[in-house]
Order: sequence, then C-alpha cells, then structure tokens
Amino acid sequence: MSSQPDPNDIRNVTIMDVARESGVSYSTVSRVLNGYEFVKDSTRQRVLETAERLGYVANLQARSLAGGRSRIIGLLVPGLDNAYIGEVVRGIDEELARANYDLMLYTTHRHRGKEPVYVKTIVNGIVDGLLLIVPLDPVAYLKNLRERQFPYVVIDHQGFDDFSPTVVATNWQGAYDATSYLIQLGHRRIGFVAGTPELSSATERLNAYQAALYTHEISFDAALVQNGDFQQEGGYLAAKILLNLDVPPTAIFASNDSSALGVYDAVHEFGLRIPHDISVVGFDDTLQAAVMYPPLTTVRQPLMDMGRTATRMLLNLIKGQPPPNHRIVLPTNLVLRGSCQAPATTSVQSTAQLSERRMK
Amino acid sequence: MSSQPDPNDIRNVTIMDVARESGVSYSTVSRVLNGYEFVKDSTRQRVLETAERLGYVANLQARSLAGGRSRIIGLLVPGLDNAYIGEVVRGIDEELARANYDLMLYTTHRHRGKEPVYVKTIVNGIVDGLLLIVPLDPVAYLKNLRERQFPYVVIDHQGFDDFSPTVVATNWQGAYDATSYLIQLGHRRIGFVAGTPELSSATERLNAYQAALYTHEISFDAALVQNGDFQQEGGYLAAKILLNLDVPPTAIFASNDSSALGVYDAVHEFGLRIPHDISVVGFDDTLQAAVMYPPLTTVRQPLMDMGRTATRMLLNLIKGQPPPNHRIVLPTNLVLRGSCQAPATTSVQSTAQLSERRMK
DNA sequence: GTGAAAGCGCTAACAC
DNA sequence: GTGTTAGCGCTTTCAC
Repeated sequence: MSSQPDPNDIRNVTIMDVARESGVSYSTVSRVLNGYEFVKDSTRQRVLETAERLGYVANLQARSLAGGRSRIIGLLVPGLDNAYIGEVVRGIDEELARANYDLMLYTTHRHRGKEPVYVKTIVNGIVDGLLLIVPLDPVAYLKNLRERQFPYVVIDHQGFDDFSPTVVATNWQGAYDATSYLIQLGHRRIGFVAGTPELSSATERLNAYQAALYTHEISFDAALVQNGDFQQEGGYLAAKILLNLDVPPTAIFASNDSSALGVYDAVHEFGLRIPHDISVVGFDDTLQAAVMYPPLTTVRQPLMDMGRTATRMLLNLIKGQPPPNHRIVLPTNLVLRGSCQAPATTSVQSTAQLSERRMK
Repeated sequence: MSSQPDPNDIRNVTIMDVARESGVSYSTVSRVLNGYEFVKDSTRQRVLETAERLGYVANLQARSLAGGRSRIIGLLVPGLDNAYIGEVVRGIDEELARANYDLMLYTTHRHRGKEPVYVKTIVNGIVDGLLLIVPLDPVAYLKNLRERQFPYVVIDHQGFDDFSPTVVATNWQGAYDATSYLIQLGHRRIGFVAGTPELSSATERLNAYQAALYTHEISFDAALVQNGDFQQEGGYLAAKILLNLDVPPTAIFASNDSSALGVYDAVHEFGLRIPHDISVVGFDDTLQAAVMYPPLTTVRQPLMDMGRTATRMLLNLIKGQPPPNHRIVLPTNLVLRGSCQAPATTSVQSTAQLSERRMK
C-alpha cells in the first residue's frame, strides 16, 4: 500500500510501482527495461535501481500479450522415455539458461495426430520460438509456421522440405564408420537392425551400411536387414530373426542404442556371448551404452551439442538473424568399447584370453 | 478480413471472431468456453460449433492476464542428468496431458541460490501451480508460496516444514527391506553408500539400514558407512574405501542406482565379480538398473506414480480442493535381480580370490 | 528524452 | 440468459 518496498514479498510489483517510485511515467520504465537507447542515463540508472530495490519481476504474459518477447521457447518431443531425448533436452536447457530463456515442454506421446494441434496451440501461445525433436509428420504445419514467419528449428530430422532450419548429425558417415569397423575386424555377415523408416536418420544409416558393404566388396544379403523401431523391443525381435537364420551373422549393427539393448536380450536368450560369439554395435552413445555389459561399442552422436546448436540457431532466428546455413551437420564418432571383436572363425585367440579383455 | 474462415490458417482467431460469427457478444463466448452453466443450450451449441469451425485456440497469456487459468503448471527440477528425475517427469507429463494441462520446465542446474529466484519468477508468471522435485533449500520460499496461497506440491523431500503438500516413497521401509534381504542371504558385513545428507530420503535410508542391523543383532560398524552423493562418482569413491577395509564387506547397499553404478565400477576395478565375490543392492529402480550387468537388485520407487500422484494433488489444489492428507506416502518394493547371492564365506571360495581383493 | 493513450485477448463483475 | 464494461501489465505508436 505505502511506498515501503519489501524485497522478500513475492507479490506483484508492476511497472507502475517502479514508475511511481522513480518518478517517471511507466512507458519510460518500459523503455529502460527493454533496453531502448534514447533514455537519459540518469533516468535509466534511477529506474534500474528502483526496479531492483522493489524486486520487480516482469510479468511475461502481459509482456507477451502486448506484443513483446516472452523469453519462453517451446519444445516439442515425441516422449520422455528415451535417454536420447533426454540428452538433447539437456543441451537445450543449458543453452537456454545461459540466454535467460525459459522452457515450455510439450510431449506428443508419439501420437502423430497430436502434433499439428500442439503446434497450433504453441504458436498461438506464449512462446517466442519452437524447437522440434524428431517430429513425426511435420510437413503440413511447418509450412504454416514458415508462412507465419514463426521461428523454429528442427532437430534430427531432415529431408521433408528445403527451407526448415535443421540440426542433424552425420548419420551416414557414422553408420559407414561402424560398418567398416566391423568389416575390418573380419566380419563378413553383418546383421542390421533398421530404425523407423520415416525418419531420415534411419534410412541414412541403412544406406551407409549398404555402402560400406559395397565398398568392401561384400555382397548384400537382404535377409540380414531386419526392421526395428528404434526401441528395445523392436531390436529384440529383429535380432531373434537374425540369429535364427541358417547362416546367422557374426555381428549385428543396431540402428540405435535402445535397439542394441534388445539385441543383447536376444543374444543372451540364445545362450551366446558378446563379443565372443557375436559382436554388436549401436548408435547414439546414450548414457546406457557405457553401462551395458559388455559396454557397447557405438556411434556417438553429439546429442547435447545438437540441442545447444539448435537452441542458438533458434535464439538468433528470434532476434531476426537467420543462420548462414539452414542445415547444420554435426560430426559423429565411433566409440570403441567391449562389444566387438574379430569373428570367432578368423580368431586364434583362446576363450580365456578373450574374456579377459572384458574387464578392461 | 472477411468472414471466410480458413481452418488451416494458424493466424489468431480470437474470441471476438467467434462472437461475430455466431452472433453473440464475446462475453457469452467466454462463458461457453469456460463451461459457465447458465447459457442457453442452443447458444452454447452455436458458439462451440463456430469456434471449432474457425479453428479457435485460446490465447493463454490473455486468459491468464485477465485472471483466469492458464492451464500451465511449472516444474522445478535440480537437473535433467538423471534417470530418476526423468521417470518422475514422465509421470507428471502423463497426468498433465490427461488433464489437458501444459508443462513449463525449470532447471536449477543444482544451483542452490537460483531456486528462490526461479520460484519468484514462476509465481509471478503464467503458471497455475508449481511442482518441485527434491528442492534443495525450500524453507524460505515455500513459506512465501503458502502465504500467497499459491498451489504447489513437493516430490520426494520432506521434513522441512509441517504444511507443504508432499509425495514421498517409503524410504525407510525400502532400505530396511533391502538390508534385511542381504542379512537373510547370510551377509554380516554390509557396506552402505550414503546419499546427500540434506535430503530426507538419504537420512531415512541410512537410519533404516542401521535399524535392520540392530533388529538382526548385527553390531554397527561406522567404517562400513561411507558418504556418497547420489551420483556415480560418489558411489565409486565410497566403494573403493569400503573395498580397501581390512575386513571388507561382502555386500554393499548403495543409496540409489546411480551410486550402485559407481560401486560396480569400483568392484570391477578390484577385479571382483558381482554377485560372486560381492553383492550389491541399489535404490530407485531406474531404467538402467535392469540393463546393468549383472542386473541390479534394487528397491523400486514408484517414480512415475509419484509424479502422477503429485500432479493430481496439485490439480486438485488448483481447483480449490485440498488433499485429505498433506503427505502422501507411496510404497517401495524390493526387486530381486542378479546382483546378490549368499556371501562366499558360506559357500566354497578359493583363497586366491580373497587375497586378490586387497589390491589397489 | 519522455508522457499519454491505445490496445493485445481475455475474465468477471455488473447491468438489463 | 446475455450484453456492457472495466481492467490484468505491458509494448508501442504518437505527440510534445
């Protein structure tokens, strides 16, 4: 009521209070708060000081309503049940914190039809921009966003249009490296657990697998490619088929770490040992990869970095600075751990020696 | 401009547009949209239909500014680098989706001083309520929230005041069960890796460990309790100390799964095998627990359920329905997997293995 | 440089 | 039952 400020009070201190206290009109306060240049320095100081003293905190909804920035960005993810997503989100969160932005999280729960509805709500709402991690069916609504000039960046999906700002990893190269590594170890029959075919990451990895076989003059056997779904269950089922082949593979390349987990399950079910009886490679290098037994050799995606990069891109977009390239590609690299070795037939090592190796 | 509606247009359709189209005043539209009873049914139908047809989506910031509900709740977490948090968040997210609420995510990045600032911003902002997962230092600002009558629920922390709505698991019972289980297997020297002492969950688990020893008439040895930090690294360091004792434990109870991961590391470094040479138990049952090798026997916390329950509580609080109990306690249960067995001394073990244990 | 005033889209009290 | 009106806290012309 009075002009006695209580910095511990959480009650709304508005721009009006600050104006009254510092003896200026509230539009001047607004100017100062928004970093408008042409304000007398002494005035600026006084206002800033008063705001601080009163414990003023901007009301974002009002600011946003009035056409300003909310300093909130939206994030649309398919689900939270995946270490992969978690890593990307960490990167985003970190970068956002640095820029003093807040995060609004939307989960589609893998419900395809929900995506457009969500996007519409988001865009009609408070956020200044939108980040999308592996959207399932973005073509329709992204066009709308673009027409509206609404800032957004897509993470880990590409190929659906030519204009969307995108951050991806070198899926092709990563898968090529992994396959080549297995080949160099001496493997000739390499099983492949594919991912969700609608996602570019999945198809690129498959293509690279085939390319690596081709380069090394290994003939392609369609039976060695089984469909997965980027989840543990799919990897398990695919691996079971592979292991039941008349001539089973000596190595399996799973399209991501979750699938590799399923491959491990199947291998164990068949009473086989990794890497002694069969080698396994994954993709992503999520936290689980190092924890699995044996630790999983996998293609590391710079997930946190992808999140950070996409966030920086988006923040620039919001500031009106379009990125030099619409599409930023980050490098993957192969992380060697204990899940691979030369196939048993070409090896002269004893079982004892081999199992020693696991202890690291 | 004209009254030609384009359902694909993402452009703002306001309550005004709906009012004009359906030939009523816009307050009537507001009434319909807010489920106000006393509107003629035919009017309600017409408005709803028009809104649908125009693709009306409520502007949350305006609604919130005008004093209504934003249907957004805030969530304050210490960090995203933990499977434990992820699980709880999944439960929250699920429940929120059901209730048609959105989520705003705040990460303190374990920065204690940031918590009050965040809370102030949050409360001054758009959210209808606040969920806090293991807050570090909540006493001061929770008092403020309460005085403001701002709805909030605390997850997995208690004991700092007597009025905060809280959801916790039976930490004491869970730890008691786990310790008893090890004792029943025949273990007498059981190491304990403690958690962050400021958190009630950590102290309760330690107390229960001691209580179980007492009940089974096993004398307590302070050297068997080593401090961890609920993280992998802390578990590793603590386990190393335990394994270096003159008479090392035959089993280690880690205060959570992350710590158990560190215990595994240390055990392997000592060239020992789990469970053959030493048994390990964790707490939480995060996704990693089942993936570790050997799969970790651990106390399952109903993490998703805790998230769901807390969310329901909060939603009721927002509706003005205080919960019957301020404090809801969910049961834990022991999940038996492959990381425990009877101690080697009661079985047949070579001297070689025992002496090996002392190295490093 | 700074103040006045018009909304942003909505809710809620108050009329009729 | 439904329309009218006054804000919520802020940004942003437009004056002076």
